[in-house]
This record gives sequence, structure tokens and C-alpha cells, in this order.
Amino acid sequence: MSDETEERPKPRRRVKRRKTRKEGRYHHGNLRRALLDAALMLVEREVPKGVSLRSVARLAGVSAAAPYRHFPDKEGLLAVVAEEGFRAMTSAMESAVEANKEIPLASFRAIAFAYVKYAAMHPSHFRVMFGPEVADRSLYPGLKESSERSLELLTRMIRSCQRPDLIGGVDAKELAIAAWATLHGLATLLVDSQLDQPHQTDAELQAVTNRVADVIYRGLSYSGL
Amino acid sequence: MSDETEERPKPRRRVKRRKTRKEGRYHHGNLRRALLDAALMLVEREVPKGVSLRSVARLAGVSAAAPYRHFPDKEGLLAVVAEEGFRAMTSAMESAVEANKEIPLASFRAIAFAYVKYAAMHPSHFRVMFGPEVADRSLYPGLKESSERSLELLTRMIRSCQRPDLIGGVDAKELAIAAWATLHGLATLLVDSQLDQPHQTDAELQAVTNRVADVIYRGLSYSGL
DNA sequence: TGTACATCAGTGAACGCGCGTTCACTGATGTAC
DNA sequence: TGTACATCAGTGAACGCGCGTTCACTGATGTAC
Repeated sequence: MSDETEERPKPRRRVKRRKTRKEGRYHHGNLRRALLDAALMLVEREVPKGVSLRSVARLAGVSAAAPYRHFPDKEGLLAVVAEEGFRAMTSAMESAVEANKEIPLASFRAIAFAYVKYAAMHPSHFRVMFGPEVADRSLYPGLKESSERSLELLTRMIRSCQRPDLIGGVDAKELAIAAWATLHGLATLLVDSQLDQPHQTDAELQAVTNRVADVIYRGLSYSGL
Repeated sequence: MSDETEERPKPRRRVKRRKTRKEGRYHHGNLRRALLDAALMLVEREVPKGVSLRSVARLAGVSAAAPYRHFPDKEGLLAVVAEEGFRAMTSAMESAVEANKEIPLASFRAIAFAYVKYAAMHPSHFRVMFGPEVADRSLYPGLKESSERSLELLTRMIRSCQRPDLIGGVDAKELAIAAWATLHGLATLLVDSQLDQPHQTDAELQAVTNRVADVIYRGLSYSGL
């Protein structure tokens, strides 16, 4: 997944560096990253509750106690997993919005598709991001900040489209919540397999997302957008 | 919760009926219902994963093996719990729509509030209804049917409001999915505590739901409603 | 009404399991001199 | 450059736990006669 950790600035060690890449070594070198990657792999293919600290350690090829050198407990690891999910999703949304910034509807459709597609492609990750696995988000500032950023992006986007001449004074934040709810609802329904139509292919997903996005976009338009 | 089971028609037993109400009796009388009620109680106050078959049996005052006389396994019990949740939610929505059927917007707001309020008042129950606890819903026909009924209700409601003169030919089902996604998204965000504003009181919940419902309602209106 | 009997709802012990976390430890690493 | 040492990342065994499910059983119930 990612290849460099930010938190632990690696001290320059010139001697024996080649040895640190070998298999079967006692010290791992970058176990923190390896554990996160293992957790991400597991989270991609399991139901969230199926991701145990032990299974993560197992996948990283390390003893069950080793993770405690890098995370205070299981929730601490999942909080970072969730945080990385938010970062990835937000950056997908940013690219989408950037590529379509001239046309409001296209921009809205693009951001909607980025959101929904992320959820559809990473259902368990999406669940960890929004579910009860991390009980109190305020304990994890990085997670809190990254999760708030995606709503801010949506709000900014809507504000930038708003037409102050029409029904003036409608709070962009309120509209953003409505838009967010719609995208989140569609994503959640897809993740939980509630929509029985097939939405397997990208095109089908795109189609249903556009249809839903268009309805809410019209609603936003007539509320001052 | 409910007081009568439908599945097991009680054979008339006249003798010793008084004894069956006593405490400490060997046969329970209506353990199936008691287990469901226990599960409902637990599900109301715990995170879904906290509801174990053993804890249900414990709360019903019965041995850990007893539930297997009434349900094939844990998922079988949870499927019935989910089914009862859908029934309760749908009937709340039906009452709401019935009380406001003259005015489309009021009707829509009412149905929205019924949906969102149910989720907010029964967060864990809501999670069991939509979450991965029951993996394959088609194994439980009762659950499948009751869950489909709530979407049908929404679709019928939207169809009955539709104005064929405007942008004719927009499929009510498509609009219903958009509306459903919005309500479901708002409900899910509330249940997962994603909206940081306080929505504790009925009035606050009503207010935020109305705001969101109004946006989507406008979107629906300009799509043929 | 009374009795024999089949039915079946509930028991309690046991199974094997994987989990999160702790602990004293050991072995590798980088650093001070 | 070489050595002594502090640091600390990872080990492996153990803890206590609650879980879902099974099994042979037992005791209450309703029914046929």
C-alpha cells in the first residue's frame, strides 16, 4: 500500500543496511507499515469483525504480541486504518472535482461517483471508517481530522457553486449534509447489498450514481445552488 | 414487546394451566417469544456484536442450549429480530403517510421522519436490519419480504404523487431509490454519530430531517413528482 | 376418570476455538567513548 | 576503529474469557385408550 512511514524518521544507518532486508531477521525494519498493510489486506477481504489483531500479526509474519510495540491496542490500529481510508477517499474526490471544476453538474456527478465507487470497491474498509469499530473518534485526532476533511470538501464544493441570487441565505453546510446523506446512503445500501439490481460493473455503478446524483443536484439547485 | 406468537398455535390445555405461569418451571411456555424479546433488549443497548446467543439465553433465564429448540442457529434468531425491526419501521412509516396523505410534501416529510426516527431510537436494531449480521437474506423469506415492503411503500408513495404532465416517464422506482438513499444516509450518519451537531431531542431531529427531506423533495419534484 | 406412553422443551457438561492482552525474556541495533 | 552499553523491537508462553454448538439426558406435557 504506502511505502514510507511518516512518524518514525529513520536514523541513517549505513553499516549492515543490506542485512535489514533479509528474511528471517529479528527486527523487522518497518513493522508498523507492514502491520497496517496486513490490516488493510484483511479488511479488504473480510467482514470487519473478522479482522483480529492476531490475524494481522499472523499475516505480517510476526508474533501476536509484536503489534503492541506500535499500537496501544486493537482499536488504535483500526483507527489508523480508518484514517488512511478517509485520506484515500478524499483524495479520490479531490481529483474528481479538480477534473471537472468548470461544470457544476459534472463536478457533482464526479464527486458522487468517487464517493460511491470507493465504498463499493472497499466495502469493509468503508465499514471500518464509519462503523462502531472505533468508538470515540475524538481519541484519534488524525482520524477525526481526515474524516472531517471529506465533508469540508463537499461543503466547499457546494458553496463554490451556490448562486446567491436565488433563494439567498441557504446555508451551504445544510445543503452539504443533504448531499452527503444521499451519497452516503447510496454507498451504504450498495455495500450492504440492499439494492437488488446488478451494479457490478463500473458502468452500472456510474449509471445508478448519476441517476441519484441528478435528483439531489436538482434539489440543491432549487435551494440556491 | 409482543405478547403472542403466531407460529405455534397453543393447544388448549385446561388442566394445570395455573402451574405454567409459575417461576422455576421446567417448560417455559413461550420461550421463543421470550428469546426474541431478550434479543431485542440486548440489541437496544449493545453494539450488535455484543449480542451473543448465550447472552440472549442468559437474559431469558434459560440454559445456553435452549435456543436451539427454537432457532437453527444464531443467525436464524437475528434474522427474526431484523424482520421484526422492518415490520415496526414500515408500520411507523405507514401511519405517518396515512396521517398526511393529502399533502405530498407533508407526507414525504412524515415518512422521512418515521424512517430517521426509528433508526435514531433503535440504532443497534437498525444495524442488525441492514448490517452483515444476516449474511444472505434470501435464506430468510420473512426477512426478505418485510425488508422489501418498506422500499415498496416508498415507491408507492412517490408514484402516487407523481405528476405525469411534468418530465413524463421518470421511473418512480428510480426516484424512490434516490429518496431511500437520502433517508438511509441520514439515518446511518446519525446512528454512527457522524453529524456533530446535537440531534438529541425530537425537535432537533425533526428539524434536520425536514431540511434534508425538503432538498430531496425538490429534486424529486423537478424530476416528475 | 385413570393410566401408559410418545413427544419434545429444557438441562448441564463438554468440545474446541480464537480472541486481546500481559509478561519476563532475548537478540539486534545504534551510540558514546 | 573497537568496545561497552543502553535501548528497544520482537518472542513465546501464558492468562482468562466468552463464544457457538453438540450431546446424552431428564422432566413435563398432552394424548390415546
